[in-house]
Amino acid sequence: MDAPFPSALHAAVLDWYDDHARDLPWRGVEATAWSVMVSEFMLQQTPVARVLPVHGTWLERWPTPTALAAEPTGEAVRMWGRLGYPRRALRLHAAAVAIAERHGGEVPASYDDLLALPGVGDYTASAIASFAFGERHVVLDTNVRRVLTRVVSGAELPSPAVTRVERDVATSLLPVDPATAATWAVATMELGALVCTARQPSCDACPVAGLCAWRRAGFPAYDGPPRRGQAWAGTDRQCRGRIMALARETDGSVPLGRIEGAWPVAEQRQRCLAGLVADGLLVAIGSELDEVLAYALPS
DNA sequence: CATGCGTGGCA
DNA sequence: TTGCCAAGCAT
Repeated sequence: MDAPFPSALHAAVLDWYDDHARDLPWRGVEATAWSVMVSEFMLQQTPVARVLPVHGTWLERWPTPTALAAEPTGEAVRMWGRLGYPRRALRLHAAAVAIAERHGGEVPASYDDLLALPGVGDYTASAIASFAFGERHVVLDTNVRRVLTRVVSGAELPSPAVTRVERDVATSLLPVDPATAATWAVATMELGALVCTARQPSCDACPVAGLCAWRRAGFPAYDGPPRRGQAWAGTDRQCRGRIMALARETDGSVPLGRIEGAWPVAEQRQRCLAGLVADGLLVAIGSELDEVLAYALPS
């Protein structure tokens, strides 16, 4: 039967998006699939405001996957700058190589081909197929999850991991027409990013406030399992970040002494350096006696 | 399935 | 100030 809830929800969200969508460089008719793909990698856990400038310089330098694939991985890591999680730069480079080798230099359109690329999981594959190619896919990112949890389920925040029920709900709400489904996906994401935010949602400006189960229930507070925080001070993550910052800002290799100055705790420093080398983010520069003297971005 | 993985802005 | 959070992925 033609339940009023979904269609009213669709109309409200799509109309809202029509009026309020941000004009982002990876949206719109002039954006290439590669531009969309680069944006999706950069936006994994990194806010739009910080992605914008790097995305621009990245595409200027590497307008195609083939252009990136021809460069050393270290150049990608350096250009990644301070977006964080630099392994994403490595994976984007590896994905570009795979696209050059397996797909004739063209970003593949199918979910399965995309999913097979390094650094591409369910979300990113769905997003690229949907936004760059207008295909019909459930796009379940943190924004969409939050919006649907509130509007449909009546809870403040989604569970730590995607549940079967959650995916079923998202699937049932996906418009049948591919183009509409793609717009629905980006529109629900945008609503979560701009209005239905995690901490202080702007329910007054929300186009679906009248349909929202969470609002109707009186905004009950989150009561699920404790959400995982991220320790920082003194962690390997901070240590690795500091070493990588040195490597990025240094032309050539970083002498061991400078790394020791940047992180005095010897055991942890060694562990992190070994990890960075194992990840492919750094290479060790040795003497003829096989003694490590410096570290550098891979060239 | 839980964990590790950067970085910075904001309340 | 100190958490919390931001278009996840790989293992």
